[in-house]
Order: sequence, then structure tokens, then C-alpha cells
Amino acid sequence: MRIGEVARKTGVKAETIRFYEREGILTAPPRTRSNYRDYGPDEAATLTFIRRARDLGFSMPDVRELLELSNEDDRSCAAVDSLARAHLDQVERKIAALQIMRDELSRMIASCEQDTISDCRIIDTLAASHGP
Amino acid sequence: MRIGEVARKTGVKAETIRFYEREGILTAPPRTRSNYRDYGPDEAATLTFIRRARDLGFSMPDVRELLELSNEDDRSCAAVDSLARAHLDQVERKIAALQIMRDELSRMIASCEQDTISDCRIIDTLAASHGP
DNA sequence: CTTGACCTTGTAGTGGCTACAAGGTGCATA
DNA sequence: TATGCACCTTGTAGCCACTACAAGGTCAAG
Repeated sequence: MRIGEVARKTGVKAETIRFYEREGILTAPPRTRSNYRDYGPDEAATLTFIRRARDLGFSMPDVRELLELSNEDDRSCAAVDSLARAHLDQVERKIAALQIMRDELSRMIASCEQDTISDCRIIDTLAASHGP
Repeated sequence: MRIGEVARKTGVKAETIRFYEREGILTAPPRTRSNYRDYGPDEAATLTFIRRARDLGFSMPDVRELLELSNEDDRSCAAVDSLARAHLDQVERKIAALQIMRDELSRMIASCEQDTISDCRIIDTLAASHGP
């Protein structure tokens, strides 16, 4: 399989696949006579794994560790579990922070009465300090 | 006021203030004899404005525009309003995306029974495709 | 006269790609 | 056979909003 095909199959763009190879997260595949990368199903599976982990918001270092762990069949999955829990925690913190932003933005917008800038509650709120 | 003091007053780090000056978002203040930046209350107010807008998640281009608009007292604040609404929309989209991540992560973690990696539901879920 | 806190400049690094330039390859069609 | 087009190759630079660091200048207190 050439890079374009594996890109279509896994949903990871060709440029990104090459980037992963440069970063050492994906091992370099063999090359065809004309120097094209030649992928097998294993690399495709790894890319799918990476994409799914990235879609769930895991960082590249996390993905790297998950990939390493996934190859050690006999070890306990406690490390995987704790990594996932730590990430969930981060996601929840981020949601909380964004909800605070959202609430303040909503309040700000609701208080604006579409007058001139000099009376604008939005500009006021930013200039002075009304919020937290 | 030297840069350290205005940094303390506004909560914007000195390095960041210099960065804003380089980027042209904050006008360069006069210098003392010894070439130190010498800020007045106006610059401090601008920095507070920037910090509050950034804390609310506005991008630097947005902040730039908000700053420009804030100087045009007589214009209608419709532009401010629509900028803020567009940003609120973005924040809400981000929250929704993170909630989907959170839910899938929770499900994944809940299904793991702390066995060996080869039976690990978390690794399974990443490798194959169970979610959206 | 030295210490230490502050300031100056410039450059490079962060994360995770993405875009682009300049050229080589492979296959179908005229 | 020539040509066009999609695909591949490498390397480099850009994105965002800082942050870190190096190497040096300034100033007041002890």
C-alpha cells in the first residue's frame, strides 16, 4: 500500500503520516523500487490506533506510551488505566474552564444593548473589571 | 512605571508585554535614560483589556479588533456584539467536542477491568473501532 | 565594590500538524 | 511515442501565543 491509500483507509493525511515517521512514532516502512513507502496492514492498524487516541485528545507523548504498552500483552493494564484517567481529568478541567468562559461571554453579550461603543457593556466589561 | 511593575499590576508577564509590543498590539512606550520602558496608566489599562479578552478566549486578531473598536466611541457596537457572539459560538462548539471526548473516555475507562494488557478494553477500543 | 534585582536584545523552542516548492514516478490516453 | 495527470519524494517554513534562555547593561543598598 502506498501512503495515499493508507491515508484514505486510516483517515490520517499523508503529510501527517510522514510527520509521525519523522517523529519516530511510526516505524519507517520498506520502500518500493521507486522509493515509495510501502505499507502493510500492521502500519495501517497502528495509524488507526494513533488517530483514535488523538481524536480522544491524548497528547503525542501519551499516544507513544499507549502504543508501547499495547505491545506488552502480559503486563497489567493499570498503567493504561491511570493514563486514561489522568487524561479524562484534564478534559474535565478544560470543559470546566470553557464553561466559565461561556457563562461570562453570555452575560456580557446579554447586557449589551446595541448602542454606541462608548456605552457598550462588552467593551466596558473588558476595560474595567466586573467579572471574576 | 517599569515593565516589572506594570506586569504585576496587570497580570501580564514582562516577556509577554514585550511580545505584544513586537507584534504591534501594544504601542511602544517611551524609554528612560537607561533605555528601560516607561509605562503610564493608559498602557496598563490596555494590557488589562488584553488580558481579560485573552482570558475569555478571544484570539489575538480578535483582541486587536476589539482594541481598535474600543477607540471609536461613536460607532455602533454591533461589530463588537457580533465578534463576541461568534466567539461564544466557537466556545460552545469546543465544549460540545470535549464533552463527546469525555463521555467516550468515561465509557472506555468504566469498561476496563484491570486485567492484563491483552484483555484491556481501553487498548481494544483504541485498536479496533467501537465508538463514533 | 560587590551583590542582587531588575532591565535590555535576540533567538529558539513548544505542539501537532499544514503548506509549499521543486522535482521524480507510473499509468492511461491520443 | 508523447503527453498529461495523479501520485510520490525531500526539505523547509509557517501556524498560535507565548515561554525560555543567553549574554549583557543599570541601579540602589549594604
